Formats: sequence, C-alpha cells, structure tokens
Amino acid sequence: MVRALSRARGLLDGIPHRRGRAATASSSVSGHGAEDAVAGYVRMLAGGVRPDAYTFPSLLKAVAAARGAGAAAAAVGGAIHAHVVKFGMESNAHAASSLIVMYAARGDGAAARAVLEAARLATGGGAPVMWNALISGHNRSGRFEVSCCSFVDMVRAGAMATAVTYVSVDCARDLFDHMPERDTIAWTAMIDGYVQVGRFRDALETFRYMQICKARADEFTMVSVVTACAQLGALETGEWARIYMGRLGIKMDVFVGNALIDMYSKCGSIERALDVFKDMHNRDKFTWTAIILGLAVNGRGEEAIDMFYRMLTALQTPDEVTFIGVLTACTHAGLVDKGREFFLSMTEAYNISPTVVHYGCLIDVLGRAGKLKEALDTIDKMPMKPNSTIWGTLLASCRVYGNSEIGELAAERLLELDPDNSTAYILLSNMYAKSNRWKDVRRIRQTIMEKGIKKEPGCSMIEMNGIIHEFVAADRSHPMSKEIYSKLENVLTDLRNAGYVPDVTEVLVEVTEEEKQKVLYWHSEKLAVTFALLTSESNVIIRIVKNLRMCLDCHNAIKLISKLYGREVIVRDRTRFHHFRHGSCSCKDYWEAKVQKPSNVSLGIPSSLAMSPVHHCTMSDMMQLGGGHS
DNA sequence: CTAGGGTTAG
Repeated sequence: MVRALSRARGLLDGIPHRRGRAATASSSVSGHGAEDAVAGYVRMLAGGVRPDAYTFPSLLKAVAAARGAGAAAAAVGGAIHAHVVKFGMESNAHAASSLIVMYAARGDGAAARAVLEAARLATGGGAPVMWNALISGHNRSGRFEVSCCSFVDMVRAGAMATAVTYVSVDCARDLFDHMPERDTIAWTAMIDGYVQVGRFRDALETFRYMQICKARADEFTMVSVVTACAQLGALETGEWARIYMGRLGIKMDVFVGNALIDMYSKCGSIERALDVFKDMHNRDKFTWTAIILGLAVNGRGEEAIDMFYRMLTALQTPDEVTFIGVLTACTHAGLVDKGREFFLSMTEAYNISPTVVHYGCLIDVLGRAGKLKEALDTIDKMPMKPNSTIWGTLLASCRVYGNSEIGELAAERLLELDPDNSTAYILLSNMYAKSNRWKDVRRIRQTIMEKGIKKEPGCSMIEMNGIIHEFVAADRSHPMSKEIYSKLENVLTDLRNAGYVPDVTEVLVEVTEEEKQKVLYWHSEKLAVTFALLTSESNVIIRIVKNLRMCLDCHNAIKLISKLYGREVIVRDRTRFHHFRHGSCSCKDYWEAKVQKPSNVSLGIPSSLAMSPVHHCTMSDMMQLGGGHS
C-alpha cells in the first residue's frame, strides 16, 4: 500500500488540471478495503484525474477503517495528508474532518488537533463538524478523557456541534436543546446517545419529539430507534417504525435489516424476524448472527444451528459473537455434544480464542444437561480466571439438579468474587436447608440481615398502544393500580378453581401463610399480565419483558392463565423467552428444579424454616417482610 | 455526489 502511494506521489507532477470525474472515482472507491481505496486513488491519478473535495473523505474513511494502527497504515495516512495539502484541500471541511478522524482514531491526537487548527486558521473559525470529527475520532480509539478535553476546547472556541453526545447524555441534551438548528445527524446522535447508555425510553421520546419538530429521519436514525424498541420489547412501536420507513421511502439497508431482525427476535416475534431475514438480499455476518441468536433464545435451537451451517454455505465468516449465538442454541436445545463440538471448532477451525463469555456458554450447556462434574472440570481448566457469571451459571445448574456438593463450592467462589450476590446467599441457604443443616441456614440468614443484602427489584414492562408501562413487585404507582389489584383477585380465584396451588414453600420468611401468598401474588409479571387482561383485546398476544428470571410460581400461574382465558402470553426474561399457549410453555420447564421438594414436616422441622429450592424472587420477599427483623 | 450520526453478546 505504501509503495502504491509513493508511486502516486510520483504521478503528481504530471497531473493536468482537469476536474469533474473525481466524484465517480471516489464513489467507486468507497465500500472496499483500504488497499482497494488506495489502488483506486492511484488509478485515478494515473488516469490524469485531479482529486477534489469529494475524493479524500471516502479514501480516508477506508484508510481509517483499516485494522490496526501499524506503521504502514500511518505512512499511508500521512501520505494522503500530504496530497490533501498539495491539492490545496486542507481547509476544506470534508477533507479536514476525514483527516482528523483518521489521526484521532489511531491515537495521534496531536496530528488531529493540528489539522483542525490549521483549517480554523485558514477559514477563520472552521466548520463545527471538525470538532465532531475530533471527538468522534478520540472516542473511536477509546480515549474518552481526551475527547472530553476536546469538548471543553470546542465550547471555549464557541463552536456548537453534534458530538456533544459523547460527554454525558444529560449534558448533551442540554446543549442539544440550545442548538440553533438541528439537522438529522444531530437528532440521530442525540437519540443514539440515549440508546448507548441504556435510556431507551428517552430515545423513543426524543424520536417522537423529532416527529413533532417535523425533522426528517433517515436510515441512521431508524437503526437507533429500532434498537431502542428491541431493548424495550416494544413491538408496536418497532412495527410502526418499519411502516414509517416504507412510507417515507427510507431505504432499508443492511443495518436497518439487521436491527429489525434483532428487534423482532427480542420481541418474541421470531416469524417476523425470519420474514425480514428472507427479504434481505445483502446479508452480512451481523445478519446471520442476529437470526441465529434470535432463533436460539426463542427456543428454536435446531433451526439456529441450521442457520449457522447456511451461513457457512453463504461464505460468511462467523465471529466470536456468532459463536455465542450457536452455543446459546445448544444450551436451549439441550445439545451437549454439539455444544462441545462447536466450542472446540472455534479455535480449531476459525482461529477464535474463546473468551470468558464463551466458557460461560459452555458451562451452561454442560450444566443444563446435568453434567456438573464436567462443568466444574472445565472451569478448572479454563485459561483465564473464572468470573462471577461462570460460578453463577454453575450454581444455577446445581440448583436444578440438586447437587449441593458442587453447588456449595460454586456459591462460595461466587461470594468471594461478588460478596453481595443475593442469589448466592439464597441458593446456599437453600442447599443447607435441603441437607438439614439448619445451623448453617441460620448463619446465612444472619449474614444477609447484617450485611443488608438486597436483591435487584423485579421489574416487568409491557407496551400498550405505544406506551410502555412498568411494574415492580407490589407496585402501587400505576394509575390503574386499584383496578389491577382487584382484577388480580378475580384472576387468582379463577386459577384456584382450576387447580392452581400457590407455591408458598418458596417464601423464606417467618410470616403467616396469608402474607406469604400476598408476596407471591404481587410479583411484577403477575401485575403486568393482569394489566394486559384488563386493557387489551382478547385476540392480542400479551408480551412482557422482565429484568430478572421468571419465578416458578409465576411460570405456573401464567401457564394456567393462557389456558383459562385462551390468551397467548410471551415473557422475555433475563435469559430466554417463555411462549405460553394452551397451558404450556415453550421452555418445556427445562430450567425448573429437577429435584423433589424436601419433606421438612416429617423431620419435625419448624414450619418457619420450611424451605425448598428457591428462585430469584425470594430475596425481596424476605427483605420486604422483614423476617422478624425490621 | 463527500465529512460528523447506525447493526450482533455480556
């Protein structure tokens, strides 16, 4: 590449002052690698075409995107910079911005800044986009402190630009609101800023405000909007966004397609994800990875693996994320041999070193199949230090299979790494209870109380007519709270008449039977389902997104609700989808405990200590009711 | 016609 450039330099002198065809040359260059771009540029010069303002941005973009910041790449960048100067383009905002991004992205902040200052001097201020370029370039090289400094400099220089999003979203919003005019890029940067920090509802709200302001969205904007919908499980809004794009003639490029596949998958609408997938003629590795993951978490592991083979046939190279999808598919489909096989093939066939996340997937595959010893051996042989997720995964499997020996070890390791992990305490005390080690049970409970360990509160979201409603356990803040609780009473009566028995043994605290039941009844997903029963048509699928894993009692209750009221309910929890229909669930109850409940009564254990395998919901129950401690 | 804003996991 460097040689090509030096050849280009040699050609410079012979260039006639002919213009006009440069744009064609530069557009033919974009979309290819740096090598192709430079080769195209050289061809252009050789053909006697003089580069213009349109030439350098795409050329530099290709060079900046080239992997690594090796000496060769640096030399090429420097040479192109020389060309920019030579052709008198250094104060052109487009060319200068491209140079700035290239230098900053490679970590050469001084060079980037020099380009900016030169352009400012030459033009008496310079275009604000150059500041965007500077900050964006710093961010690309991960030097966020430097980008913050640049931001301060920008403000001092009196420039107002769109890159403000990178400072802090709230600060950015303040600046955004004060911008004299906002173009599509500014709106998109703001919306995506919210998406990046996980404030998806703010992202959608800003998009709605964008509509009110009659600003035009483009495909970039829509990717961020659809991504927000995906995270929120907001299918109605996501669907609306797709129709909106059609109506406005926003082109559906591969980014939009990928975002849509992900959105439909994360909303439990895998059929529509597949529709989008089939309609896409340009598929990249993201497309395949998205559909593989979508199929995997929606309980269609075999099809996910078929897709992986199709991906190879389509000559797309899987990356480390693809393998997370493939391994997740194996977990959810219970395919142990395949899982091991794929894991090994990563290094052997694709030269991808498994990360701790991949090991987590493998532990999950083995654990869910009950191969706990093998899972433990795998952890021992891992080339990196196991993190808390690894031990947590193993612990969860130990709960399912009632293996207290390995479970105890996993819990201890987990607590070493994450001393306030509520799940570990609950499962540990539960395992002690199961082996009648009541002294240890009391010790754990004491620790929980003393340390004031708290569980992340359970929270369920549901979209109704484009509005997202949020419920936490025992929530009374919803405007329809009164109706919801009264409807819940009716639903529970129906359920009991149909044979539902509340699983109160999961409540750990010393309270009356009545109180135990209440705790159980007020779990956030029950509130959300009840709300949906109250407010939606009977033919509408109820879709709920939960932040934690579903609890066993809610799982039972919703199974029965789907049968009794003839409603389809889809719950996306932390790890998978539950599609409830006609009284059964797509997860095939795979994650439920595969052990018998302990027979505490016959052992003469006081009922206040009666325990059984517990789940995520119990800690808040415990704290909420005080356990005689409050 | 170009620069600054976009997709997959945890």
